[in-house]
Amino acid sequence: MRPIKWRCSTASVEKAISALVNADSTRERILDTTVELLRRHGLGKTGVVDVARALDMSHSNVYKHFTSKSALFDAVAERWLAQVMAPLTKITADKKAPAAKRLKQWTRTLAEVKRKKVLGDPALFEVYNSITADAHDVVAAHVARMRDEVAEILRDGVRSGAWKLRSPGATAMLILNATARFHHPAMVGLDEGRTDLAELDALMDVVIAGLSN
Amino acid sequence: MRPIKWRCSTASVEKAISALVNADSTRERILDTTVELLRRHGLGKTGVVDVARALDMSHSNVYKHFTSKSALFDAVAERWLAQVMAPLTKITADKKAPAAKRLKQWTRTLAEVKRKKVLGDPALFEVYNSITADAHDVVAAHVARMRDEVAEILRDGVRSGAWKLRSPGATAMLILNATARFHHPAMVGLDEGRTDLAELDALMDVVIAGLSN
DNA sequence: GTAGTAACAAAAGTCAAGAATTGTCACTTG
DNA sequence: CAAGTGACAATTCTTGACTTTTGTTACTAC
Repeated sequence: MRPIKWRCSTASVEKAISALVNADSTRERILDTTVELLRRHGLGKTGVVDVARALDMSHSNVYKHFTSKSALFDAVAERWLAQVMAPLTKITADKKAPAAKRLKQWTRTLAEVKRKKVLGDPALFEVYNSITADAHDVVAAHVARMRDEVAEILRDGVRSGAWKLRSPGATAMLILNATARFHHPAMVGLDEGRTDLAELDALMDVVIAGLSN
Repeated sequence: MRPIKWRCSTASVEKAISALVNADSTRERILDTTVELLRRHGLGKTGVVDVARALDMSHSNVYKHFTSKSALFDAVAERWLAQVMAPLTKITADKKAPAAKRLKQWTRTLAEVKRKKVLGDPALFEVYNSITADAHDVVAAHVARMRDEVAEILRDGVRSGAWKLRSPGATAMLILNATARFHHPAMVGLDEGRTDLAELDALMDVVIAGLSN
């Protein structure tokens, strides 16, 4: 393999890097202020003009970084979802604990995190909900990610001999469906934190018992 | 026990009965017309004045039969729910089939009926949904009824020795929760009839297997 | 005393104007 | 060439006068 010849001066490289870094940082700054305004004034009263004004820039420039208002809000939701996933991914990665225990803990944590977010950050939850309603690809990606994590825990269980499963992916979807009542935004929003998560534990006990057959 | 003495003429009795019958029939007529208008013009564009006009009566008279607009719509939803329950109650009553099979059939039918109603009667579904959102007691009653029917099937299973359950009522709620994804109005509305009910069957297989432990 | 009505206040809905927002484009700047 | 701007059309969002609807009450008729 022949080494690539970089046809550029150090100066032009630095410039390009700084441009990229700047692009990224203003992108982040825009996202930050959007979240801030969203929290303060809610979804309805936050527009790209407001965001631009808060940052002392023309609204056209916001469109340089996000192709549309909904793209901007999608990015906010994506970030929000990343925060939701973080504690779950930790559980998925912790290969020491037995799969059944991790599976139960995973669904419980999902429900808890969603609940905390709904109660503690209602404005951002509203953003996420409006995106869910439009059936965006952000949601599809999120569901796929959740399914993959659950499937990985299931595969660990298969490897350790706890279960025999034909399709861990399909079973993962089955588990997400079975527990939707406790973590799906459309349902968490309805009974504002009234449902008892002990019911979720009981449900998972039955599902896990059923998986062992 | 001493026989009750009826202190009234046949004439006054007939009058009272006819009054009751009439009350009932105009009540029914009002409900019928409401459903009709709801179907034709949707939830937003149907008011008690419209209903009264369609029946050639003053709107005040509608208020003689229903205390408020929402009471009228509650009654519509109640009727709608009764239609949903009918095929389920049949399954609950059919004591010949084994409990596990009936349980699976029951949840499947619930999902199917809800789906059919959503697709075939979107206007009335909208009414039902708006009532669900306001967390009315109509919904609580409906959920209680569903729980009781599932609990009865579960008790049949316990009697026949298929399962041992501490609390059929709690387990019934568990099953309703687990299958909410497939029959809860808030979810059925989202993926307009796209979800595969085979997934519900698979889920119920796992739950039923889990119940046997 | 039940079915029904007419007249009324309060709340909610309608609609067209003017205002603001979304999104595009040609343009400047480092 | 990427970050940024001002001017612009198209589209949505207010706003406030006006209309309709909701719900009550005092009434008639059987």
